[in-house]
Amino acid sequence: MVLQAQEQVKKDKKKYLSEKALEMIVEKGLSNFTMDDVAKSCGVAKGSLYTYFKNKDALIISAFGNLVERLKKVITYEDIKSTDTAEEKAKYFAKTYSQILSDFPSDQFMRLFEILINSTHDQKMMQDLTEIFTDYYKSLLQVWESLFKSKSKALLFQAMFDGLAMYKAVGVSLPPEEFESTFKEIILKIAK
Amino acid sequence: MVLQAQEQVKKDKKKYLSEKALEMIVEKGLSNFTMDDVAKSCGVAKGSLYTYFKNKDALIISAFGNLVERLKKVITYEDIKSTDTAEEKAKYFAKTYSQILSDFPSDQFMRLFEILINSTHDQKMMQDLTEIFTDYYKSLLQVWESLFKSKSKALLFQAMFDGLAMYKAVGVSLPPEEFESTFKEIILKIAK
Amino acid sequence: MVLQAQEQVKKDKKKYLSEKALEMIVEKGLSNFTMDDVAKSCGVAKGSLYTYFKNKDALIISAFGNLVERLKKVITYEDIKSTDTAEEKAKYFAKTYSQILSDFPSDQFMRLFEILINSTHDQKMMQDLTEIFTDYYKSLLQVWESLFKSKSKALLFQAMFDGLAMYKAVGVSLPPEEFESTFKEIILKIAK
Amino acid sequence: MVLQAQEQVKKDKKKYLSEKALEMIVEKGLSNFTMDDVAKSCGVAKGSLYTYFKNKDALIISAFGNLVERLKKVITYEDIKSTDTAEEKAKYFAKTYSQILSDFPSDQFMRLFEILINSTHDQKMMQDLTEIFTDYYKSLLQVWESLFKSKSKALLFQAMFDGLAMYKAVGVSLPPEEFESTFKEIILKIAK
DNA sequence: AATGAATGAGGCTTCATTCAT
DNA sequence: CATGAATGAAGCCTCATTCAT
Repeated sequence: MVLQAQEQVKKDKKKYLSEKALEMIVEKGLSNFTMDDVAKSCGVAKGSLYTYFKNKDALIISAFGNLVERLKKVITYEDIKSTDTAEEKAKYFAKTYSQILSDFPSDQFMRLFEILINSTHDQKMMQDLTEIFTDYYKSLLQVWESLFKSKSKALLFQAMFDGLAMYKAVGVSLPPEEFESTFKEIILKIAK
Repeated sequence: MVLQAQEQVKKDKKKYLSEKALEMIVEKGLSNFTMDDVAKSCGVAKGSLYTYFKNKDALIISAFGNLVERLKKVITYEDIKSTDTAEEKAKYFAKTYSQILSDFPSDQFMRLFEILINSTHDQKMMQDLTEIFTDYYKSLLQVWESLFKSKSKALLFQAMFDGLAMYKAVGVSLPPEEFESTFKEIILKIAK
Repeated sequence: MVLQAQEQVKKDKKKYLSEKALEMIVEKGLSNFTMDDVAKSCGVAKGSLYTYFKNKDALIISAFGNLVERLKKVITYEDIKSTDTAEEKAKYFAKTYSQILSDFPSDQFMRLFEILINSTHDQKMMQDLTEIFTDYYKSLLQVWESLFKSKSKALLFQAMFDGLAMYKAVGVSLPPEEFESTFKEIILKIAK
Repeated sequence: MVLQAQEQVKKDKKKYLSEKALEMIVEKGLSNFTMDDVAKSCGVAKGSLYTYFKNKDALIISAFGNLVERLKKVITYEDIKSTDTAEEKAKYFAKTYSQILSDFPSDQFMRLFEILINSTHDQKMMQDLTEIFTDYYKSLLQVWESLFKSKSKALLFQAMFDGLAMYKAVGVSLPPEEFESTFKEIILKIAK
């Protein structure tokens, strides 16, 4: 019992450190943040980070794991399953994605892409990340698929959203209402 | 005459070095390639790089400048202007983009995004890059716009393509024919 | 208690490193000594120096701060204040300065000038150094002033000594007794 | 004849390069100026400098040789030899040195000391410089000696002046008139 | 003689990781 | 477990000097 409680404490601290690490990554960029940065922002000694994470990569993975976890919660399609007409579905999609685009910190999206891109040349890293992202994308695509009855279209539309998220991260974006109405119009035309 | 010839030689060498640098960036990643790498792959001394580029950033900028230049040549929409029906336009778009997706090294696309993302926290760099990319995207979007008569749609479709390019870079892609037909279908439906 | 002890240890080590740095500066010259030199002579890794000093300049400043501190201790005029006649004062001055000239490593004096000269074109450095030297010279000049009742004369005599110190550093010097008697004679004639 | 003319041309150019080099040294400091700086300011290629000077040190030596040459011309004691009374001599000394202190660029004085100090740890350099300076100081000291009938006093007074010149270089100086009158007063008292 | 591109040794600094306390 | 000083590999950049043209 005591052990379990202690384990929980350790888990919580690990999460706390991961979140602070993500903050630093978002602020300074994936290849510019240092273990020192994280330690300082956490109020712990640098060495302590190594008690919780094998190395810097493990910390990064953990940080992005948390981010994806949070994204999963933000994008819940449970509602859509009950809706009926394509019109309603399209409306829901447009609204939800528009909201994400507006509300979710675009730098965090950006860092998602950054880590994906960066890990291209590191097999071990790529593997760990794939595990994290696979679930996430599988569920996302399933929902699109339920609307379009086509895997290709599902992929294309999710790509459209991700592309836009990236644009926003580098400073190019549409006004939310314009995005919402245009996105809905396009979805609806294709879904029919 | 002689002077002009020598200047040309210098220009050519600069381009050669930029291209080799891009190779290294693509291979190792933007923040993992070193000046040593580039020097070695070019068969010159490290110091020589500094004869041609003020510093590492300047080399990077130059490398990406060349890449975008190459991309501009690949994506020429001169043909499309003469085409007439939406059907033909859509076909042309789908075919061209599909070809790009198949032929153009996807890691290079990826590194385009990488540098954009990475420069987010470096004002000077961001400025230089913006100059490079602005032209490129302006012309791209104009063509889409000529088809859709809508800036928003133009942006969304280019985002779709870029998103897909990124997916491909991290290992997720559609078969070319499937992409081509689906992309064409979607374009056509929206263009009408 | 423990914390204080540790802080003291760190302070001591910083001082130790500064002193070794000064040794290297004196031996090799201000612009020829390297961080490597210092690290090696201290028996620590090069990186460790950066735990104690922000950069090379900070180390240099610290080294000279220590030197001036030591000089301050060597040149204490407390005795002179109690002496009475000009004759006695002159005698004391001549004796003390002669001793300094004989005993104090002349290369160290020289390096004092070297750093002053060298920092002429570095505002930040000049500022830091001014802080260090101001106190030192103020107190020196005050004592001369108490003898001559003239700021100009005080400055001229201190300049005479510094000039001589520099001469010695480049290998030109008078026999101590000759300096002492001549210096005393001159001081006395002017003080009257 | 032609050869002699050519030799003269070469000599002139060497002098020109030396002077430009001195300018750069004064501006940037002995250890911060580069061969590139000199070449650019001379309007020649870097490699050309090596046609005239074996290496950087030789250029420096030459630059300071010229400086001392110029100083020799500025400080001519020919007049003093004819003056008679100590009063007149003192007046002349004070006036001349005051003028030098006011007119002669203090940065150039400073660099004289800089090079002397800097060469302390380079035997070859020290030797070359000694040759240059020996003559200069010998003549200076002779004049002082003619006034004081004492080598020690001669040295002390020249040291006083050099010390002051250095002070001025680092920003500490007396108003010219004050220096002149005080210096004269002191000289006179000692000369009697 | 003049050029200036090329060289490469060498300097400063950063930072992930370790380890004694 | 926590700490943070110590490490040392590795990176960027400078610049005196050389040499083919």
